[in-house]
Amino acid sequence: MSPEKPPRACKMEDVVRRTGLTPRAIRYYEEMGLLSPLGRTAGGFRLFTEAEIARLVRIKELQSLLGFSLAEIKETLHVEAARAELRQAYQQTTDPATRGEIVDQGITLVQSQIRTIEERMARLAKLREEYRELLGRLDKLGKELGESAAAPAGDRAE
Amino acid sequence: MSPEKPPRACKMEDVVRRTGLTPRAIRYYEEMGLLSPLGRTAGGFRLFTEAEIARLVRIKELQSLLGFSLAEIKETLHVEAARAELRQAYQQTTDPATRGEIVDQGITLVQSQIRTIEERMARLAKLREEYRELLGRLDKLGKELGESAAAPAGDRAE
DNA sequence: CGGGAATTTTACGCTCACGGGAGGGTTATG
DNA sequence: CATAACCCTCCCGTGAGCGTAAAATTCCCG
Repeated sequence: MSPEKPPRACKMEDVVRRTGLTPRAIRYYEEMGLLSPLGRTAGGFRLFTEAEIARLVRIKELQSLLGFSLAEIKETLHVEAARAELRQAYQQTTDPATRGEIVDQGITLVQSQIRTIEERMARLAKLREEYRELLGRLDKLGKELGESAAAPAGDRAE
Repeated sequence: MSPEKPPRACKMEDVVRRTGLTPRAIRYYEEMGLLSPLGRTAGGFRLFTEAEIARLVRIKELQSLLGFSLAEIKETLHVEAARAELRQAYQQTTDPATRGEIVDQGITLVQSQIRTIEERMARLAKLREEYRELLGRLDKLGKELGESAAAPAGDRAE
C-alpha cells in the first residue's frame, strides 16, 4: 500500500543488463570510489538505487565514448558531486550574498568543465585534419598504383 | 645550404623534451615495435630522426585523445609507414597487388579512425551542450539573486 | 522446511603500459 | 683526462582495469 519510498533496490544482474558493464567492472568502480556507498542485503549483496545506475551509465559514457580514464571520470563525477553539495548548501541559506557566492562557484566549475571539453574537441579536430590529409594522399597513391599496374582489388565499393 | 642532409639525429633528452614522454616510455614503444629501427651511436645511444619524433607525438595523441591501445596504434602507424615506404620509389621491388591491398587497408583504417574521431567529437559536443544549459540556468539564477537580493526565490536549484 | 540451481561475494591472478633502481658504459665539457 | 651528466640493459614493481575460481548467499519449488 504505502508506496512510501521503495528504494527499488536493483540487484547486480539487473544493473549488468541495464548498463552493459560486467559485475567485476562495477565492483571495481565502487572500489575506486566512483560510486556513493551502496546498500547491501543481510548477506552482503549489493543493492543499487536508480541514481547509482545512472551514475554507472554516465561512467560508461565517459569512458568508452569519450575515452576518459577512470581518474578523469572520477574528477568529472567529483565536480558533479561538488555541484550537488553546492545545491544543498544553497538551500540551507537564505542569505542572497552567500547564495550568489555558491552560484558563482558552480559557474566556475561548469565553465572549467566546458573548457576541458573544448580543448579536447580542438585537439580531436586537429587530429582529424591530419587524417584527412593522409587519406587524400592514400587515395592518390591508390590511383597511381591502379594506373601503373593492374590492381585487382581496386573496385570502388564505397 | 648544406650539400648534405644529415639526419640531424636527436638524442634522447631532446626527444623527451619535445614529446613530453619519458625515456622509459620511449624505450618501451621501441621494444613493442612502434618505432622503426633507431640509429645508435657507437656507444649504443639511441638516435632519433624527425620522423621518429613525429611518430612519437602521434603515438601520444592517439593514446590520450582516442584511448587506443598500443596494439591499435601500431596498426595505424604501420599504415603510415607503408605509405612512406611506397612513396620512396623502391616500390617497384614489391608486388603491385600487395601494395594496392596495403593502400586499400590503409584507406579503410584511416576512414574508420576519422569516423571514430567524429563520433567522439559529437559526443563531446553533446556533453558540452549539457553543461551549457546548466550554465545558462546558473547564470539566470545568479542574476535573479543579484536583482531581488532579498527575496528567497528560486528555491529549485536544479 | 529442505535442497539444489543461480547469483553474488571475496580473493587471487593477469595483461598492459610503463616506473624505478642497480650496475655499468658513454658523451660533453672544461 | 677527469668528471658530471646522461644513457644503456636487465629486471622487478606498480597501478589501472578487469577475468576467473571457489566459497557464500539468495531464490525457487516441491
